[in-house]
Amino acid sequence: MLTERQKKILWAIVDEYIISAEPVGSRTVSKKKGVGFSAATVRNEMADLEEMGFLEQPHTSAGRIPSEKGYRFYVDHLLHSYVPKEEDHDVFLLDQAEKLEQEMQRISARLSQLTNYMTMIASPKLVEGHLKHLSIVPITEQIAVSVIVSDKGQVEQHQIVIPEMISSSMIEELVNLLNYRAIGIPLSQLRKQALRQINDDLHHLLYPKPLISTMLEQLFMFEQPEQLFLSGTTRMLEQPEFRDVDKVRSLLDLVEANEQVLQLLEPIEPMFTGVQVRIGSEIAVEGVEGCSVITASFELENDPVGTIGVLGPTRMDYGKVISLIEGFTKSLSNRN
Amino acid sequence: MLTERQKKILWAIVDEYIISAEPVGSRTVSKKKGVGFSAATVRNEMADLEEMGFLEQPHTSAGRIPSEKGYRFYVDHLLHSYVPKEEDHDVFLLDQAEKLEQEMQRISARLSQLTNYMTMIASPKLVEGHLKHLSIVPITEQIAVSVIVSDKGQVEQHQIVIPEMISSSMIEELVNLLNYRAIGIPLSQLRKQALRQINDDLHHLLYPKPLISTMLEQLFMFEQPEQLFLSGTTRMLEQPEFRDVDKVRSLLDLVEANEQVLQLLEPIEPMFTGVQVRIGSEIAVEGVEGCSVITASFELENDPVGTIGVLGPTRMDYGKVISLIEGFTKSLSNRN
DNA sequence: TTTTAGCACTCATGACAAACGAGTGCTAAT
DNA sequence: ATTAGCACTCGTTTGTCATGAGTGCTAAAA
Repeated sequence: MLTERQKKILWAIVDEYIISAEPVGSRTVSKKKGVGFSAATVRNEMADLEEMGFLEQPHTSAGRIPSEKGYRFYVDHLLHSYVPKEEDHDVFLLDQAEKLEQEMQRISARLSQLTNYMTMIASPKLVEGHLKHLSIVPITEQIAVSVIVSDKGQVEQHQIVIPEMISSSMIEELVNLLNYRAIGIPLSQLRKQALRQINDDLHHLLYPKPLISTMLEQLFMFEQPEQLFLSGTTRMLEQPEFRDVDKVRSLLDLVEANEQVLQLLEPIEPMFTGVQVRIGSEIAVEGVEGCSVITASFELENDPVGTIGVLGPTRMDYGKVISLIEGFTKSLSNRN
Repeated sequence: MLTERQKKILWAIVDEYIISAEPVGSRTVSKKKGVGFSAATVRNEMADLEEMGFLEQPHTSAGRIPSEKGYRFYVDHLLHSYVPKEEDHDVFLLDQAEKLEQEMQRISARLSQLTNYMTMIASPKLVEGHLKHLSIVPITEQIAVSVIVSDKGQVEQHQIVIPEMISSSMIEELVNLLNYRAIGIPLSQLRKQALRQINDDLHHLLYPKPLISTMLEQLFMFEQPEQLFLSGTTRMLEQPEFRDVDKVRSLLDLVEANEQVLQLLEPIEPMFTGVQVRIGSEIAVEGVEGCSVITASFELENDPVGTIGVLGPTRMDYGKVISLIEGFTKSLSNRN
């Protein structure tokens, strides 16, 4: 394990590098507040730390930069000394009146603005609610719009094709039946259950069953899995590690592919809702070399429903981001 | 006006520059297929063309590049010789079953993939439709969800607060009344007209008018103006003019601000639905210096409802993009 | 034995000069 | 009116050199 002095030096290097983004030399460390040793001593220790894999040297006559292992150690063992400043508590204040969607949009923007990194929020899957109301509105002869409202107030809409043999009065009857029979069924099971129930009820109706079935199939296809809010993509460009257009490109490619962003937010340990930090190659997604993600899940009415994530260069301000994410998730979870 | 030879030379220069992205010299033009003159002749003409403002010279010992005026002339007078190849007609094929949204998403992706530029599609403003159907679904005591369907099949949803004195049966009655009275009214005028009509009808009902009014206000606040589909932002980075991170940044800033993108799609002549080309400073939006936009509107059931746009460097392949956009808008407009 | 001062050495970076070459404008010949 | 020829311009590339931040090692100091 590391000696107390090595810890202090490692901390100093990471801390300095996070600020300056340039290799730190022994001289700089020696002069840093809290470090009392001379440059020469620091040099010796740095050589050792490099041998142990905590530091790297871009070239012989340059200072040292933290390796991934170094960052990991910093986050795990040296960060607690960073007292999360609770002072600006009003930053986390929410406007309860706003829709959840807008809320998340705002938080995402705020967070990226405060950190200067990229922010992602994945919202609840609708499929978790229960059926509250259903309408079908015919638009043309063949096309209608279905609207499904869940008990959480979320609205799902589909465009559906009306089979030729089905008249609008039939549809009306079907809707009435569903609104009578299927209320309260979890959306995720709607497809199966509604089909069964309708099948039973239709015995005394004369409509062609297979046509009704295909309509129901269309009605209850919930494919839209998760909503995503992104902010601050361009802020990343201010980070010196993205001075290179090619790196920018791979990052933006990521942003355009929603699945990959969702993958970033997928927690390592599914049931653990606290703050999780993934550094560099610990991220199992391509195109984010040299980056770190910090994520945390929030809950609504005691169900874990979404995840907040911040993506930045490995040289990111872990302390600040962690305390901010903590604040926002708590604030969201406590929302009435 | 330009002589036939000057036109040919101007055409050659623009055409070549579009491919190579590098200043074109007299030698290159002279060797180009279709040009029979010697380099020296070309040089003379190029000097003239520069004097007239169609060409520019980065520095004395470099070739020429087209000025904005040059591009404008190219687009207006030299492009028709580019026979739009109708061959790959199946590119424009649509999957009629898909939702309009998905359709546009796909077209946008396709278009940017074919051109390697950025593609934008603005979907119809809902406010342009007419009321087809309205429901209000109570979620809790105080909160309800309103769903408005337009005659174009678009769905608008709001969360609204129920005033204390209003019971659910009152709401039901109100909805019935509206569905009876207000069908067919343009959404944009709904707020005024519905309020007036309801006022009349309410004479024989006993509900507290101001409360009803505030509810209606909430119902008919259409703030979400236009939906946007973007693709190929990252493809722009492959263009040599975006090798510079700062240019990328200003472009991405634009992308994050939706209003500005919408402004890009706003046609110059509102009623003209054909293909429109804006070159360089003709674009009245900041942050797109050195870019051109090509736009065209498509209609649905003879109402102009949306716009397709392609944003690229001024040095973009106008011919290709124009014929592609033409194809896609036609294809969309013919969608049953 | 541990820490520190001193010093020679490394190597990326920036400045400057020379060589290069793509392209031009002009003139004279066709 | 067109074109071949040639001197000239100027951005780019290449090479060399000086600079300085930072290191590793050794020997002195604590």
